[in-house]
Amino acid sequence: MINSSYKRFFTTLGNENRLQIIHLLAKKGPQSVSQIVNGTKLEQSAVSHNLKRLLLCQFVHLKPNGKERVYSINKETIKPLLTLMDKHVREFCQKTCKKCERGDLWITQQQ
Amino acid sequence: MINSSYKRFFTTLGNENRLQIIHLLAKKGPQSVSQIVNGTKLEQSAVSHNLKRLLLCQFVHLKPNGKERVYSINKETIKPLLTLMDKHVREFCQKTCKKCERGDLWITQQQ
DNA sequence: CGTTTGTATGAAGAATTTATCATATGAAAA
DNA sequence: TTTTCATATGATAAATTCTTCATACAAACG
Repeated sequence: MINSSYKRFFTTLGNENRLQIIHLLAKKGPQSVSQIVNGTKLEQSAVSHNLKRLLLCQFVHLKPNGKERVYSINKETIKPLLTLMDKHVREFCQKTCKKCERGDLWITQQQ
Repeated sequence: MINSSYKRFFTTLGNENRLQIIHLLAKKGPQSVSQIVNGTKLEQSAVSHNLKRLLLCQFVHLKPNGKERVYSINKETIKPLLTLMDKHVREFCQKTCKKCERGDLWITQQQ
């Protein structure tokens, strides 16, 4: 069933740490693992594990640079995806989500 | 953190039973709970629980009709979302996903 | 070489999520 | 107003996912 691919994609996105990583990469551009560790305050191994899942789904790209490994988001997919979610929150979830009333949505503002 | 809303949205979508329900609603239009039970072969209580989560995220709409409760997908969000995912699979996941080579993607074909 | 630095991986317990059962509610029908 | 049909809900066991620790690997440097 094709559903299982979608399941993998959505559960990969449905995790705060991975969203935090995506957020960081969206905001700061390509980052090495240790930069992500600094930027997110997550453990190094947690970062690596989560990056691996993001990479498997191709939500991030990887470019080794010496002993560093530099990750960047797959803008083509991730940007419209989060824009769509922002739109959804704005249109449908205004009663339940206080944050969106303040207008501090997630990615729409940036760049 | 706004991330927690996104977490809720994506984990809600990251479940095969809920994707199956969405798929059914997308294909057949509005359906009552028992129609969904028939269409998906899931237990009635499982269907109700999952519909509740979908409703909380406003991925489906609800319209009571007598003692029936008729659910329909929120096309404005769900359709572009799945179209985006289809596109992502097509562009980035061709090596790992055999299904997409056969072209039987999820929602793009329909209606 | 051996060491250091940066990153990945496997395993296992902890935490979260899901499925299921039993039961509750609510609307219509008898 | 009892019964029936359609659906929702709470509790809990089962399954899945996450976090963390220890360790491994790989590149650069001394």
